[in-house]
Amino acid sequence: MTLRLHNTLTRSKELFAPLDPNNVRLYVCGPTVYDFAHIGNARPIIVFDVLFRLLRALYGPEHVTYVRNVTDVDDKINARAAEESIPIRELTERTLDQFNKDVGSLGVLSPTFEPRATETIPEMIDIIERLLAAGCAYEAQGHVLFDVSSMKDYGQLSGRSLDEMIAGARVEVAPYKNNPMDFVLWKPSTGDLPGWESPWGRGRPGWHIECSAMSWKYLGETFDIHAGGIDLVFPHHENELAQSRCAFSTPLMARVWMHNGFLQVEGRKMAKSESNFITIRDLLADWPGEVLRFNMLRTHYRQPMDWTVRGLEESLRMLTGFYSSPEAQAVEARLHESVREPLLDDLNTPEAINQLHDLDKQGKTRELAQSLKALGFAGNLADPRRERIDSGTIEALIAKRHAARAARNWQESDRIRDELLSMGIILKDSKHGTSWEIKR
RNA sequence: GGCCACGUGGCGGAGUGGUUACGCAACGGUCUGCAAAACCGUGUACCCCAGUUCAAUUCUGGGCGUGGCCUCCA
Repeated sequence: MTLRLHNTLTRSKELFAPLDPNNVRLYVCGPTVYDFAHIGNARPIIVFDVLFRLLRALYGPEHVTYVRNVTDVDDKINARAAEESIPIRELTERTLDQFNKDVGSLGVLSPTFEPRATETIPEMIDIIERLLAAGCAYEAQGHVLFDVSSMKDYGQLSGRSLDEMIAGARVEVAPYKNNPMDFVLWKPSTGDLPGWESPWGRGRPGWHIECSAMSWKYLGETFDIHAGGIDLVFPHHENELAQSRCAFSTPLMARVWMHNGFLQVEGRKMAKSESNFITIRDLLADWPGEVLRFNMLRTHYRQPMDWTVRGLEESLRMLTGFYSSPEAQAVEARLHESVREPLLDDLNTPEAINQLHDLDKQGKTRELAQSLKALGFAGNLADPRRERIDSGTIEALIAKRHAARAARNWQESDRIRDELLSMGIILKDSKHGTSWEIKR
């Protein structure tokens, strides 16, 4: 029973050994709350929820601490609030509320802690002061900047040297930077921008310092796993790591860094300017949350993934098949060994799903149901579109067809079935009666 | 331009130096008044080129394609 995880730091699969088996610590970069979360945002949330569940199964639920932060101070938030002419707080509260509802529908457990950046400002200031004292940061024109030249192995996570970064840089360098790769820890806030008093005047934190502060507060100077989307490797995680290591003089921030691959939609990159930008909320209007979750787990988390309607249809069929057994509503969650084993190999969820098929084929319906539950599938495949449809007229037509069939009037019976089909309703006859579903 | 991933049958997708993955779809059959559902049965794929090897989808090199980061975007 050994867990192996792919570590971005070493670019290889490693045996996982927690620093403290009585407190296994996991940190995942959470949402910046300014807009509805899109389906790409859901990937790390779902994938690392599976990791959270697996760790709980291995070490005991009370021995795992999972922190997923909320970034509620950010220039995009400021811009959006100004656009909508509403207070920043109102925007962040509203968006966070939406996010939690969406994610809950995806079968995701609540993290142990969900800290907000705005509630962790004192810790950020503390870290910045340590960095200044250690000679790893400097003040310039009201800003505090991290000095990358003070760290001999800066770039270890993204695997590039400072020279490479500077050579590849395409952005104009801010005039107050000593080195083009130096990044902001603290910046001044003027006028109505959100700001906090600090030794460097009224200001607000840079992006990266937030996660260093929140992980430190809840997980300590060094912890087990830090995870997020692959796009965060550079600069976000690289800089977080630099801040935390230099502030606390530790060789590591997190022992294992995990990154999920990118998601495309219908073969193209998702973009607001394209028609393929989909939010979790949009999808939940048409599909059961469990189908979205299942669909996400059919691709290995490090693999690039293409999110398609066709894939969702397949996922729905598979889940429907799994739930067709009478024991579908298992009492307790319990990962069958055959399902757990691939998960122990760097969260191989596609293989775990294959093992579910295998349990199904072998008629081990109880083990199947228990494993599904342990993976976060509760057994609710109710079609959300049903709530938006007039079931009264449908039921009436079904009753009419029933009468026609009783009279062996097949012509009328089939006419009614076709009429329903043209309305997008598919009928299923069985000895127990007729049920219906909405065509996909 | 610099750095880094990925490329398997109609679709999704695991895995492996030599043996049928699996699932979904499709097709045939059973069932059904006819359908749908369900059940039974059927499928030999690994981007291209070169190399290593008795043997490569699996290792090495090159190419092509798609994508990520370098622009506070998961």
